[in-house]
Amino acid sequence: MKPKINDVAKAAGVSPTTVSRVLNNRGYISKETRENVYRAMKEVNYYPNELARSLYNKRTNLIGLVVPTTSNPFFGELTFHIENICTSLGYKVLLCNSLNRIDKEEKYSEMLLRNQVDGVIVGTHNRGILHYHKQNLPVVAIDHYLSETIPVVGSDNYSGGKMATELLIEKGCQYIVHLGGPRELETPANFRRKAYEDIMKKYGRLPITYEIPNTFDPQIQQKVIEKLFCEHPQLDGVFASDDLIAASVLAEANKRGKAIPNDLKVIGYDGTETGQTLLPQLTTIQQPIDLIAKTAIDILLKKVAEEFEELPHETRLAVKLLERKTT
Amino acid sequence: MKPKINDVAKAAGVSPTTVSRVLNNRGYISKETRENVYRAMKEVNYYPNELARSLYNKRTNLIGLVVPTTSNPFFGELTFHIENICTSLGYKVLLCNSLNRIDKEEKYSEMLLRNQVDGVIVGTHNRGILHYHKQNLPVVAIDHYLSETIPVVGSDNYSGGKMATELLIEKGCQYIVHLGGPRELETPANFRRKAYEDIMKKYGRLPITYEIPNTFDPQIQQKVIEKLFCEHPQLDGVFASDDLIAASVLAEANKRGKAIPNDLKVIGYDGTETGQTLLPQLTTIQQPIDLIAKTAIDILLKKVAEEFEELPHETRLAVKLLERKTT
DNA sequence: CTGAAAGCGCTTACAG
DNA sequence: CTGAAAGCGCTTACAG
Repeated sequence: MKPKINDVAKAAGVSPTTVSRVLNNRGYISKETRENVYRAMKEVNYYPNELARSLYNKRTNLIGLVVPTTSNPFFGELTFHIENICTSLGYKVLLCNSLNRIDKEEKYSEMLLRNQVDGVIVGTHNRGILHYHKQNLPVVAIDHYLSETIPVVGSDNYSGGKMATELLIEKGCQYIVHLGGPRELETPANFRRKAYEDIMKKYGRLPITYEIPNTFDPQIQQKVIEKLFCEHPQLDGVFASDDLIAASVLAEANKRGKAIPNDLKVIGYDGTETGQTLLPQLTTIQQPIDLIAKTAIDILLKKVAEEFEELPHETRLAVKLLERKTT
Repeated sequence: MKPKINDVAKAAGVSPTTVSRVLNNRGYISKETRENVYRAMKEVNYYPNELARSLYNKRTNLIGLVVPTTSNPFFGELTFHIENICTSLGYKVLLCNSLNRIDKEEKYSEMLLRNQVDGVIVGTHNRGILHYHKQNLPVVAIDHYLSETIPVVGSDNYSGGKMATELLIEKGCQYIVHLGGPRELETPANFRRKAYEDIMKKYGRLPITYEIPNTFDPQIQQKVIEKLFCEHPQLDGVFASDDLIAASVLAEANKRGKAIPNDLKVIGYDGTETGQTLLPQLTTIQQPIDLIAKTAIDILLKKVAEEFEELPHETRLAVKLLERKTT
């Protein structure tokens, strides 16, 4: 059997109460007793049972993290940063990959509730959100509007969309199309499209947006891209809403013998480490992934601590244009 | 306050025992009572506290997952598959990104123990392994030899290394170098190098291996690659031990005006979805990431269930050559 | 078919 | 400075 606090107490010749106090640095303990208890813990190889502690304390130090999938480099990196920062602050991360599927999102939110997480960071649309509200669990969203009371953290999507579109125009593109996420989802990422449309209009151009379903299915993305090239052979500029889509556009252009950047200029969004290593030629808008993670956690932990200083409902973090060879 | 089992009991006019039995489908319960209890759970918005259940049952259905970082596409995809399969089997995943750092690995293993995980899947060298042994916690390793008793799952590294090297030779490369992980780490991935060296010798060539530290630091990788090109200007074939490194080799070749594949042929390892989307030109050896995840979980859960049927100490899953344009 | 009681492994208020 | 007792929210063996 695993040693319990009682075993430590016996080995140290004290009561469980005393062991607990040593463990939690609470109340006065003579130095001698303290050292004796530590020795006993080593001796019996004791690891405190966090389940029991959490049950009593009503605090697990567990954070639920819901992303579409860590397979996507943006979310893989975001997950890394979130977990890393959480750990440095004494929190643990329960990971959920929802693939943006409603059924999975609902099951995850119930699971997180049952497991008594102290808070949740949500990077999906999460329609299971009702569960959270009912239990008023602290929640912070990344790039999604979930409700009036849930803070949103993300990159400055409007600026990013503006920079991308302006760059293509400056570079002389005459026929620029945007490949974006589904319009009906309420996410600040739609500001990338809004900026694109605003800038296009400002320059007297006709904005054309193709929607890519948020299923992370390369097949489906491929279909949309082929359609785009078929329907707009005059195409000479593409602003893609993420780097993977931009890469697929490059591949399609290559297949059709369009030279990059002469015949066609392409700019992406995200600027992940992985993207920069695997496709360093791609011009893109870089999101500050580490800062997004840090900001989301900061806000979440303030809610957990019930510090009701006015929390910003939306935080838009500065993006950076990485100008490379595809524009 | 959150509703507890007692609140449900009151709302249903039964005892907590009965509610618990409904919850766990245990013993005989009249249909009427059962429905009444369900109604009461809905009514008071009840979510069972898994902490309390786990404390009693001595089973958390929690799996610890330790990877270097989900930022790396191989581990990002592996993490996705592991979490996904775990969820489908009723398990939850506590995520740990160790960055291959000893200090972090040790803290994580203690944390996982304290949190009473049912088992651990380790994709790092994990020198905190002692902790696990002491508590004899079920562990499965991915591509790492941790101890005699810990099953290892991975791709067939030797075959992969052999296929890669043979391809470069077939394609006429005269001067082939291998970029591999650090030799001192005991990982089956070293069979990639072993295969490279064996095949080179078989063809009367001199094997040359450069070691890349496993720190996931692009700067350091860059340095090694520059050194490689400086010291071996005759270089016309590279077998890189992962796709990110292969991409950096391509970038360096490009910088030096070496044409791909004419002047230099490059093959990578991993063949992730992300890699195929961002760098579809790259020839590589594809690991069956989903199968690795599935196999590791299968074995782990058998250990958790204490089914001591002979478990294979090492499982080598078939790889696939994806021949593209860089060779 | 259902309930009262004990216990999972901790922590803390209270008493000494 | 230290201990005995009650309680965190469940589950199950036992009794009825």
